Amino acid sequence: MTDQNPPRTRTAKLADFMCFTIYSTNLAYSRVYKPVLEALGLTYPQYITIIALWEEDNQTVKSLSEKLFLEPSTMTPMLKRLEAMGYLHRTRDTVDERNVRISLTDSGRQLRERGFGFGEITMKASGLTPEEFPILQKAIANLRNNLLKASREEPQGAMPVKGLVP
Amino acid sequence: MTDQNPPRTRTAKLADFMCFTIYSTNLAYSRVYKPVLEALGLTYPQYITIIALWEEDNQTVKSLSEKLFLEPSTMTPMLKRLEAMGYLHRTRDTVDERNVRISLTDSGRQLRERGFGFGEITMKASGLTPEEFPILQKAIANLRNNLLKASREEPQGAMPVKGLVP
DNA sequence: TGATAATCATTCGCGTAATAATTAATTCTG
DNA sequence: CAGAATTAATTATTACGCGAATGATTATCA
Repeated sequence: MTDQNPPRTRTAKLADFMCFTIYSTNLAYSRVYKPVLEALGLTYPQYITIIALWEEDNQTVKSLSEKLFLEPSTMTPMLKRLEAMGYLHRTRDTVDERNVRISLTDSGRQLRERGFGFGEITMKASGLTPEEFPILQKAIANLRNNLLKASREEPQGAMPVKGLVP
Repeated sequence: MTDQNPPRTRTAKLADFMCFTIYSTNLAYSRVYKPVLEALGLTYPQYITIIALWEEDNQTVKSLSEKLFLEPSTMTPMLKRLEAMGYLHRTRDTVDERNVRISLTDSGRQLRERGFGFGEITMKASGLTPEEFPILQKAIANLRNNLLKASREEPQGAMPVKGLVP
């Protein structure tokens, strides 16, 4: 048929993909946080789990998984490790025994005084001013919420026109 | 323990952490991309590896790992899987036999016509206008580069004053 | 030249992170 | 009130992602 043969070497470049920008920024954060987390003996998901429990203690696995955007099957092994470290308790809810309630131990609460506040480091490492920091954060959070909404609305998504190059 | 209901818990909230905003946005992207990647039979890191090879074929493992911000120890198993799928070749460099060169097969190049251009989906799912999209992307890339520089400059970083809350 | 240093890729161990399947408890419905 | 449907957590499996250690090759210099 029509000999297309598009000579446009318009290959989408890696740097143009927003997903890759987010992905690589996430990797960058994990490297910045690593030395501090290592000193605490925590991994990053463990760290945010503790923070979520400071905000609200005695949550269910389900509730935690929704706030952290993680699957319950991802949470369970992690929570067991945190329990083994002595930072939290896992107990069945007496009212509804399907639920497992997660509550911090004294040791878990004390983590707060042991160098958890490294907002200073992050701020400095980001190279952003205190003014632009929250603006950027809001914009990214907005992007995230749009993506989540889209992923829920079109689980199978209308198939894209093939051959399209962004 | 006394009843909860803390009126003035000045705990740093999860939503205030930029690292968590990035982390959760990354998870959101993986959910948006999942149906398409699933149809291609690729994972996300495999996907960006293919894209990087379109941009420049016949790269070394080292070169790829630097562009993708991944360690060689992460690349090797992934590249082996892509080779097993028939999308690329791994061959020792004849000049410098320390290097392994990665080159796409015809099958790997053909992936480009099989729905790889879903910039349309991403754009729509992001809920951003074509004007603000590149602005936000540049800002995040800038943040990433600052973080990477910081992580290289202070591998052990001066210990923060303990007790500081961001 | 011959020992030593540096570079590159690989392997291994640990901890996520996802889906699918399983088990247990609760709620809905006829 | 019994069986079905629903919900919550766990288990199993696959694939990252990193640091440390290993092995092979190349570069450097005494």
